[in-house]
Amino acid sequence: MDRANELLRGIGEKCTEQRKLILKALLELARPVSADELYMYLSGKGRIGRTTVYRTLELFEQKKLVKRIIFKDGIIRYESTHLGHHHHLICLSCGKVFSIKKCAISSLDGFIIEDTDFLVTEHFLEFYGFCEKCRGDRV
Amino acid sequence: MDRANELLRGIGEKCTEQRKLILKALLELARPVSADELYMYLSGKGRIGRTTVYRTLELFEQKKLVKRIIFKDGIIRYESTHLGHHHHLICLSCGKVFSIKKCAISSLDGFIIEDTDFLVTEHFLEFYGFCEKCRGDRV
DNA sequence: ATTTTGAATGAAACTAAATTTCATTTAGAT
DNA sequence: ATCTAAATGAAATTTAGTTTCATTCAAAAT
Repeated sequence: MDRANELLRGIGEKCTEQRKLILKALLELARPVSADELYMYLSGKGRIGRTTVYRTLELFEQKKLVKRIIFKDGIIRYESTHLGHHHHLICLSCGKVFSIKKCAISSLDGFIIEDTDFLVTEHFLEFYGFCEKCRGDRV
Repeated sequence: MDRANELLRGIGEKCTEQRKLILKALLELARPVSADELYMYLSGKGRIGRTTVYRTLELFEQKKLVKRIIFKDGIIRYESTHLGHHHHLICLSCGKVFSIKKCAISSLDGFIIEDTDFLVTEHFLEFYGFCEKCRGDRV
């Protein structure tokens, strides 16, 4: 993977086998994944330890390659920033995570400082409910 | 506290000393608190164990007396539902949590099902940034 | 191409939040 | 006042995440 090499050089960090694996997986998966989930996913694909996964995700977050997200279950997940700003729909039944690109909230960030003197630097919006498949008769 | 007695009877649950203490504390504190934080807070005020705090908050959540919230730090917090639907401003510097009552998002819940067939039952919106005191020169 | 060196890695130990177990206590019905 | 199922709490356990430290490796220097 040369793309990974490029990206890592770009942020002034060493290009190791493990970092390439993690970067590739995050782009492949294209959804929020926990360190442990990623570790399981990668265990077959190469030599990699749990610690490295945790540490690398932390590094990637600092370097803005990934975004840290926490849903109601309290587990820390990471998602590639290449997917752009978006919000999530999390199915309470099957757990599947959907993305919505349109964000009507960004304009709020600006209003808030006028109203409250609180300077918003980022916001998180998650919707919980039931996806098409799990909806059943629910209205 | 008779109010607590009433509330607990209302949900068909036993009115124990511990449950009353927790209920009272949640109303007093009027902000999202973790089980451990609550445990510390209550330790002086009466005989109560960690386990009971955890279990009672879980019960209260099921009975809709409290709402479970998770911020970026991954710690599970609970907040009295008597405070009504609102969103949070969390200061990245001092950690203080502010509430905003106005919610422009609720109308979105309805749009989403039309767009995506996903039935939204609840949403969470948190803003991170810097409060008036911690803002300094930041724009 | 080989050497060098500081950074990266991973196994294992550790920490902290949350959960489970089980003997004891208690609320509230009888 | 007695009885019983539910609630409690101390301690053990689980789980996600972090720290430690000896070993390995990327890439800079030679």
